[in-house]
Amino acid sequence: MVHVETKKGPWTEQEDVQLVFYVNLLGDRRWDFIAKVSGLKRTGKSCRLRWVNYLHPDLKRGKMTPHEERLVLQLHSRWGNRWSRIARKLPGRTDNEIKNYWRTHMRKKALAKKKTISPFSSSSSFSLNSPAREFTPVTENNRSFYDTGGRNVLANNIDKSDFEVDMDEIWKDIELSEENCNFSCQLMASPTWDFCLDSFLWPMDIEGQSKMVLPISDNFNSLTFYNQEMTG
DNA sequence: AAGTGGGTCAACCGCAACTGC
DNA sequence: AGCAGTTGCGGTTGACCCACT
Repeated sequence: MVHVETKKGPWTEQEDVQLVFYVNLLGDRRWDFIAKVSGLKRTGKSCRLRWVNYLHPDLKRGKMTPHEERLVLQLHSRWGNRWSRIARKLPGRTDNEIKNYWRTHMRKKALAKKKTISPFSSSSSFSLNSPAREFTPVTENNRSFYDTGGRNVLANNIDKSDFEVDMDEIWKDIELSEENCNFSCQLMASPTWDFCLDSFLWPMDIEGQSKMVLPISDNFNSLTFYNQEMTG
């Protein structure tokens, strides 16, 4: 067993480019393989985290809208610290983001609110016995951006409790709010949104500051085997 | 100007669950 | 069925920034 020293700490722009390249090439599933093949001295785990929390093109960045805040508050009351589950209900938000947000903003608000009135009074639109309803925001691949595979693939399919909550009103709220904030959301897009596999170019040539050279890993030959394996 | 405290965010860790052999 | 490898999740930490004193 050859021990490869793994790098930790903040990701560099170069590493991000590398990761985006290999994820576009291999898909966002086989993280360990991506970590090895890319030549990044990162663990698969670290690669996945970086992709899910920062590089994924469907990520919405910027401040939470009031509707998202409300949704987090309500879902947290319902599910507790099930951040990934909550994240699946908020298009473009990650569990990490929501978790961080909760710690700072929402916990305060929740406590304040608790003092006045419970968010789940008898008139709440939530119901344990509401009819199941498909709600999960999906990408063009018909799966949440948040779902990069693994055990969650199965969990997403069978976890019917995800849909136990009748959230029509909340969802309408989100749709309304997103209509209103569409423009600003686009402006807040992730730095990798414009990365294009066709050109392998980053839109950063402004001021000539970034001639990104993608280092092709020594392990790149492994891709040959991988592609053969995938294409049969 | 320096110190301090709170907010924000990215990243790591440990554990549990899943998958494939 | 059992095991090893991989992936996902939730908790936690630490760096950075900014406002305030």
